Amino acid sequence: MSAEQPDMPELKIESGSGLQANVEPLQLGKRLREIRQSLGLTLEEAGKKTGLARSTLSKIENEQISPTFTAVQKLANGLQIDIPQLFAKPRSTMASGRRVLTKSGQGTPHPTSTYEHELLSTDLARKKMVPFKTRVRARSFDDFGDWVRHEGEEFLLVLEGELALYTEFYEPVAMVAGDSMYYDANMGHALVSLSEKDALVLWVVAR
Amino acid sequence: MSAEQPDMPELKIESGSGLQANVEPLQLGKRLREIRQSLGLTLEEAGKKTGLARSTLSKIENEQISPTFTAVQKLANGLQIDIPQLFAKPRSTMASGRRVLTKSGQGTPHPTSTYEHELLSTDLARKKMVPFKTRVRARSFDDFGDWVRHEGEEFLLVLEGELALYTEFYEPVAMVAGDSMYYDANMGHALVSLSEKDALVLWVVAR
DNA sequence: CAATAAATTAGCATATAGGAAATATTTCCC
DNA sequence: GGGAAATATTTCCTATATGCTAATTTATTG
Repeated sequence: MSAEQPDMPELKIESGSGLQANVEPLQLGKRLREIRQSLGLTLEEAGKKTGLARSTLSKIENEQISPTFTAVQKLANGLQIDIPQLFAKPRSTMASGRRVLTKSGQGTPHPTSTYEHELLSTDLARKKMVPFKTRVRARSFDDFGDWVRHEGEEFLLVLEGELALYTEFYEPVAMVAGDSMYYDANMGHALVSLSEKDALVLWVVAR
Repeated sequence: MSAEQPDMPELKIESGSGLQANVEPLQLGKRLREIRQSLGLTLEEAGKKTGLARSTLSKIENEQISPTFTAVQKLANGLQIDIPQLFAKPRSTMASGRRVLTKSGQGTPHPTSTYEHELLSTDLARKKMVPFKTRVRARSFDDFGDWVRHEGEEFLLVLEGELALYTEFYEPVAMVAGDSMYYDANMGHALVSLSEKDALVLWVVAR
């Protein structure tokens, strides 16, 4: 590869990028009730298993109180539920049979100064991957701010244009349409469009 | 949408996969501090972003109090963290600094009668995702055999051509370049090229 | 409808979380 | 090392979650 490393801005551990799942206004209460009932438990029984009072459970389910974190843990333990499951949207308890189609350009936009993200498949709860398309602005180099760094692994495919992928510990790499990269997202990374035009890439992030 | 559904094998409802994680003795406090610091935020700043008092944050981080669920939500919102991440184990030991570049057309070929797979990023061990590009032969309809079905989730992006994605429990969907689909791979699925030409798609599978 | 079970609510006591300000600790510069 | 500023922790007070017991309401069921 031939990309020459330009003058990089100094590193700074920075905000983990904007690809965070939006914290929906999830209703823990509903969710809990759903789960409890699906287990065929009465409040009484659930109370025994979790060590929480019937009344407390009731109030939690009816969103009259905001349970303590320890209470949530007791719930998770007692009812054998995976915590992330509590945060998934109410919808189907079924894991099978889920699918979400996103037509071209119909994703959820999420613009930043340098990038223009389009989140794909946003409304699917507890996915293992978060896919999105990103337009990297031409000359975004100037804006090159900080490394992006977050949990998980990332797969990147260049759809259009030419760009350079900078990654901590490595030399930057020039990439053109069709090239792809797989890397650990804990490693600082950033993209810069090399050409006059914007570049288009697909990202998939997995926790 | 015009694809007619061919003679499909009989359905089978699959178990929702036992994706239960045991509730570890997670230390929310440590976890939180880790995150906050990795964002380069002081308690003060974090306080502003989350709407919680410095002192409260301090106590939470030091495990002196068990935050209210609403507090946890504020945290998640303010610091842009995905709630399940709070419950994730400390952090995958290392793996930092791994990356693999695959130039266009340089992946590992893997042809079958209907598809022509090109595996990307093959030599990276224990990845969370498996990405590959696939050429779907035109008129592959004839070969339509059985559902493909496996563990995990799948993300699909159409790069070229037109095709139909058949999935169990749903009507088939016509897709063109730029369209994407996210679905549970336990659900039977199959692709058929609708046009004269081959279609090109990108898949990413996550266990 | 009656009888029973389950869920919600009420009232009160207690434990504890949350906010504001004081105090302690660390960091940094001279 | 000695401030001074920044950051973190602790204190104190108020707000609220939790547990009990019991009463009331709302399903279930025969």
